[in-house]
Amino acid sequence: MSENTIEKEGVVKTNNFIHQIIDEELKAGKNGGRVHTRFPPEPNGYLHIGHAKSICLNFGTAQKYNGLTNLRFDDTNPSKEDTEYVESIMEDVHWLGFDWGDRLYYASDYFDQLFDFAVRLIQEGKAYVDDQDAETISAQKGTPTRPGTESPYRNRSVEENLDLFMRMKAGEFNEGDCVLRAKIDMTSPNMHMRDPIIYRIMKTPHHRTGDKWCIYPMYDFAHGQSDYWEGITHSICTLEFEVHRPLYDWFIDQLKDSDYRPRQIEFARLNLNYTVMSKRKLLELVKNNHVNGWDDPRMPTICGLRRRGYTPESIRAFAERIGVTKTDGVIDVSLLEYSIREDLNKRAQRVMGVIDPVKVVITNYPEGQVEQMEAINNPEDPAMGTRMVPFTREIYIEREDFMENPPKKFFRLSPGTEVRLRYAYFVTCTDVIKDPEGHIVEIHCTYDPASRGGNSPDGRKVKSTLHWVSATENVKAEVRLYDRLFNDEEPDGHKDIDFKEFLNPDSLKILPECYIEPFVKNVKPLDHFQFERLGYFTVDPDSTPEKPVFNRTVQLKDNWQKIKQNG
RNA sequence: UGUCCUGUGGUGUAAUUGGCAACACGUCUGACUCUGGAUCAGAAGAGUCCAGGUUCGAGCCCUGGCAGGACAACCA
Repeated sequence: MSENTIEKEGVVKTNNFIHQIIDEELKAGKNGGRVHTRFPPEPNGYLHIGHAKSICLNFGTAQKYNGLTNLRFDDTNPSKEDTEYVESIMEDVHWLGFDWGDRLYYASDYFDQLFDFAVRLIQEGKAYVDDQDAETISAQKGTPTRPGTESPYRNRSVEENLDLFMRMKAGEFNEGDCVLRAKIDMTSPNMHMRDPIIYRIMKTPHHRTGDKWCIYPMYDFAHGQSDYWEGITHSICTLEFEVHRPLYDWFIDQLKDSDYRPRQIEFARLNLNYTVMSKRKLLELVKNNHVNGWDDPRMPTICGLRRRGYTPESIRAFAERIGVTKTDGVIDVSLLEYSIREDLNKRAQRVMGVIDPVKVVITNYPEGQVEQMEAINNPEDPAMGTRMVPFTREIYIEREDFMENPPKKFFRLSPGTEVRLRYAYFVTCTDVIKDPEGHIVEIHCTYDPASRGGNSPDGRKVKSTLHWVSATENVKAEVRLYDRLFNDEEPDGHKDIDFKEFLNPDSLKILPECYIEPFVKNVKPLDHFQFERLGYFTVDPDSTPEKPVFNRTVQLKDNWQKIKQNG
C-alpha cells in the first residue's frame, strides 16, 4: 500500500486527485481552510449507480475535510422536472448514508437573483436580446473548427435590451421569439463562449415556482452562480462539463467581489459493463416495459440496487474502490458484485432454501418424526448465534445436487454415494424414482443415525455437504433470479444497433415454488439472507405474509459451475 | 482540419522533491473447511501509447507524433 492510501473501516481509501488539489489549496490557505461541496442533480429521473459515485465523492470529500455538502436540485428546465423525482432523490441520498442537514437548495431559489444578475449584465453591455430563431442562432455559432458570426441584434442599446428583457419576463412574447444571450466572443475556439444563450422563454409551469416565471435560466447561467451564492468551494462535476469551465469562470468573474470563487473540477463518470447508464435510456426501458419500473432489481438505479439487495455500505465501498480520476474507463460488474458479497458475507443471516426442489425420501427414517437440528446463523460472526431447523423423513434438495451418471469431479449425491445433509445426517442414495418420461421425481436414501448433527463417530468423511429443507416443515416462497439485463458488454456502444437489441431475454427467472426453512416466516422487505451454497437473497416488497418473495442479489462464487463449463 | 481532456497488467487504481512499477478485482495453484462459499498461502500477468531528448537514473521533466474522448439543445 502506498503512502497515498489509508485503510479505514476495512476499505482502502485512496487520496484521489481532487483531494490532492484540496490538500495543496489548504496548504496555501485558500478559502480560509473551508471545504464546501454540493450534489446537484436535475430532478428529471431516478438516481443511478453513477450518481452514487458522485454522491460519495461530494459528501465523502466534505467529511474528509470537516466541511459541508449541500443538496441542490438543478431545476432550471420545468418541462423535464417533477417533484416525484425530487422525493426519490432525497430518499436515495439518505439511504446511501449521507445527510445535507438544513442545506437543501433549488436552483429555482435563485430565479430572482439570477434575473437581477442578467439585468446587470445587460446594463454593463454584456448581454443582449436576440430575436432570431433557434436554427439561425445555431447556424451563426459556426462549428468546432469554424468561428461563428455575430448576430445582427448583438449591438442593441442597453435601453432596448432592458425593455425587451422586461417584456420577455412579462410574457409578451411566445416561446422561441427571442432569447437573452451573453455577449462574449463569437470567434472563440470554445463553442460555449460564442454568445451563449442564458435565458429562454418557456411557458411551462415549474414544479416549484408554478407560473411565476415564463423565462428560465440555462444551466450555464445558473450553476456557477448557485455555487457562488452558496459559498461552494469545490464544484465537482463530470468530464463533459470540462469545456463549460471557461464560461463557468466568466460568470463568476462578473459576479465576484472578493477573493472567494468556487472552483469547478471534473472527474470521469462511472461506466459499468453490461448495462446502460443514461437517464434517457433508463427511462426508455421503463416506458417500454422492458423492466418493471425504475426500481426493477435489474436496473442500475439506486432504488433498483436497493431492491436487488445491495446495501449502502457495499455501494460506498464500491465507490471507494473504483477511485476518482479523469480517465474514461469501464468498470467490470464483478467489482460491484465483489463489494456486495464482501459486505453480506460478514453480516447476512444464513438459511437453507431449495429453489429447484426434488424430493428425497429417507426410507429408514421414522415417519412423522420431526427433529430439530441446530444450525449456525453466520460462521463469520459467532455472536449471531444458532437456530433450530426441522428435519423430517421427506425433504427437498436442489435438483442440481443429484446426478444419476455423475462426471468425475461431481462430489454431490448420486446412486451409491454418501453425502452430508448440512447440520443433519449422512445419507446414501439407494434408489431413483422416475416418471414414465424418465424425469426424476423422487430420490430414495438411507441415513446413518449415528451421524446426527453431521458427523460420523467413526470419522469417515464425505466429499460433499448439501443444503436441504423439510418437505413438510417449511415456508413456500417465490424466488426471482436476476441475470444481467444486457448480453453485450457495451450495449450502447454500437453505432448501428439499438441498445435494446442486446436485452437479455433471460434476465429474470421467476421460481414460484421454492422451499425455505421456517426461520424466514416473519421476514420484512429488504432483509438480507444467504441461502447456503446458493447466494445472497433479499426480501422483495411484493412479499405477503402467506408468500414471501425473495430476490437473488448475487450468487456465491461457484467453482463447480466453472468446472462444468471448462469440461 | 480548431479548442480542451486523457493514455500504466484482462479491469480499475497507485507510485512523495525523478530512485527496483505497487494494491484491489479477475484468473490459476495449493492448504483448510459441515457452504465447491469464506479464510490462508502462493503463482502467472504490465516495463507505463510511440519516437527522440535531458539525466548516473524517467511512468513522472522537455520536444514531436499517434490513439481515444468531449464540444456545433432555446437539455443538464
